[in-house]
Amino acid sequence: MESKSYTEIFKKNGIKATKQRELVFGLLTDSDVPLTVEEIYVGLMEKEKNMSLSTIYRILDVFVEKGLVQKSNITDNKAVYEVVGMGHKHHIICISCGKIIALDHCPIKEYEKALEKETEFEITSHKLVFFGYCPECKKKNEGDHGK
Amino acid sequence: MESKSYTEIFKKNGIKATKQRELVFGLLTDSDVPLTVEEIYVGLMEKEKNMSLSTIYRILDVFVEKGLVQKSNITDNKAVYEVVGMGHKHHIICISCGKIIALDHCPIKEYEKALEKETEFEITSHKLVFFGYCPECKKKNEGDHGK
DNA sequence: ATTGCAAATGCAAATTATTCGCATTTGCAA
DNA sequence: TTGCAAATGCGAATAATTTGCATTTGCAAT
Repeated sequence: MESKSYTEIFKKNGIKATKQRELVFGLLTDSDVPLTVEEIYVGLMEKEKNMSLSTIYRILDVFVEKGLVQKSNITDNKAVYEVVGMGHKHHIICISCGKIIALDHCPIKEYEKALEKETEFEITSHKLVFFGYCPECKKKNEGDHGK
Repeated sequence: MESKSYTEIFKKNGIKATKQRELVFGLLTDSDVPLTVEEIYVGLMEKEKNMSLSTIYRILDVFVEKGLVQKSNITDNKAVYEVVGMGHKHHIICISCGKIIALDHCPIKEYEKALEKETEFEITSHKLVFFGYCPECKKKNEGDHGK
């Protein structure tokens, strides 16, 4: 694993296949959790690259625009990014340790239809995030989170 | 309308009843859409007040902590705030004009239960946002948003 | 292969939302 | 009425993201 090329994907989407884009897309593809820009930045530094932060932002913007990557503003401050394999993702985030897990199942496709009728909006997408305590933090908290 | 007091609410929640809090809470209560900090700021300026932005941020933090107000980071940049009447709210936002509408119905209470079993998280809350074109913008776009 | 140019990158400075430090004011309990 | 903790105002500080511009680079056409 590691060294495959995404050149065709880029070509297909009408964008140039640059080294930086290969690296960013590769990192996102290999990750099993959504990544922040900062995580991508340090992740690629370790792989001995000196890539500009703004370049990462711009690359991600392009990926999102092309529908290759999903951007989610889950927490108040930083956005996280992940590849759109097949279909969008929802998330569950631990409010104690910050861990973010992606969920594949989407329980509201049907509701979306009903909502379109009700509101007369043309709905193009949605985001759903759950907050709570992950199994590990749940144990730690045991017996003290009443109020 | 306009000039009722929320002093009891504040007392009940163990926070002082200040003029600034009355104003912010009043504005949120009277609004039928979620407001940004900036909107609150200018909204209260017009009512001839010189309130500090940081005061508004702090007041809202307290309201959120006390469960009086719901904060939602819907768009990439600014957060919006709204009073928690009875139960939380979801949103639908127009990606053309930026209009945000609050939805009362929550279609995922049941799913949340299932998800708790599946993930072993203890889920405490969730956020759901829909994106699309509002009726007005839908008309304007008529016939041109295919690709 | 070589070349030319638009697209992409790097860097630093700018922007924007939000937070923080600290001196001053103010609600409210005694 | 008084005292003091809580709240406010102001400006400065942060932190994430964006932008301007000069330089580099992918790639299509030669």
